Amino acid sequence: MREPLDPDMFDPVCPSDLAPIRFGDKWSGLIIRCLEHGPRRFSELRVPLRGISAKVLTGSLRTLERDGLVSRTAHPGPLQRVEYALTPLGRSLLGPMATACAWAEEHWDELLDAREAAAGLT
Amino acid sequence: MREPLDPDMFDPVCPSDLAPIRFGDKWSGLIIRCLEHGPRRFSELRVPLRGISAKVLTGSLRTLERDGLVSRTAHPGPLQRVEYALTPLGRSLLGPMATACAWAEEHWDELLDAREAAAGLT
DNA sequence: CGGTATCCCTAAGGATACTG
DNA sequence: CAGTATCCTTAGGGATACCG
Repeated sequence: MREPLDPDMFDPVCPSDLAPIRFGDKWSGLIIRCLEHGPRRFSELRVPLRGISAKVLTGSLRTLERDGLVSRTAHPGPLQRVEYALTPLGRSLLGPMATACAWAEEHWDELLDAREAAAGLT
Repeated sequence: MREPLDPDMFDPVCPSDLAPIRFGDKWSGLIIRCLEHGPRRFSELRVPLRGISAKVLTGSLRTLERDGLVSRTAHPGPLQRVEYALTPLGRSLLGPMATACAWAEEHWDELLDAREAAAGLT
């Protein structure tokens, strides 16, 4: 629940990033998967999401909040601490996402082969 | 198999268009669903996909072809006739897509409520 | 009919710097 | 730490016109 996120969990490509399946914008699906095992802090999320800028992460989180998929909790105190967590609605998305990821993993090779073949025709 | 596509099949919003679930780009998911019950011609596809321009439809179809999800068949003859159909790989996507659509339909109201509540806070 | 070609516009994403 | 503010680039999508 509180063990750190694996920095390589999305390295370098992962099924949830593979076309033709995308959940929301470029990062939303990945963020949701990061929150699968419990709440995470803002800077914790930036670790596995290498390359995401603070601005974009903020934007994605705001959208997820607006859609009721993620909740934001600011813990008061001298050290600022904000935690993001899945709402029940957000958690309900995990099933369909797992289905989509399973498809991508299963057909990974076919997708890549098709692209390679298409590229070969130049 | 050959009955015409319902012009209103995606009117005005449909689960497969509802955030946070998207399959590929803006149109790919809808195109795949249009091909679910058999091959369709270029201009047939434009009917339910109101608003799509020829250029964008061409682009989307080319991408789907490149990824091995859709096949293109040009029938020779004086009257040009091109048909698009799902490949086995494309058909295998229908399952995950149905799962995603079912989620969207089921949680439609929650999504809208969340957005409305968020908008209400101004 | 089934596309190309061309031009345009906007939104998403990113880099960098700064702040309570 | 958790963001904002600012600026910039690009890709997606769209409108219109034309072609074999």
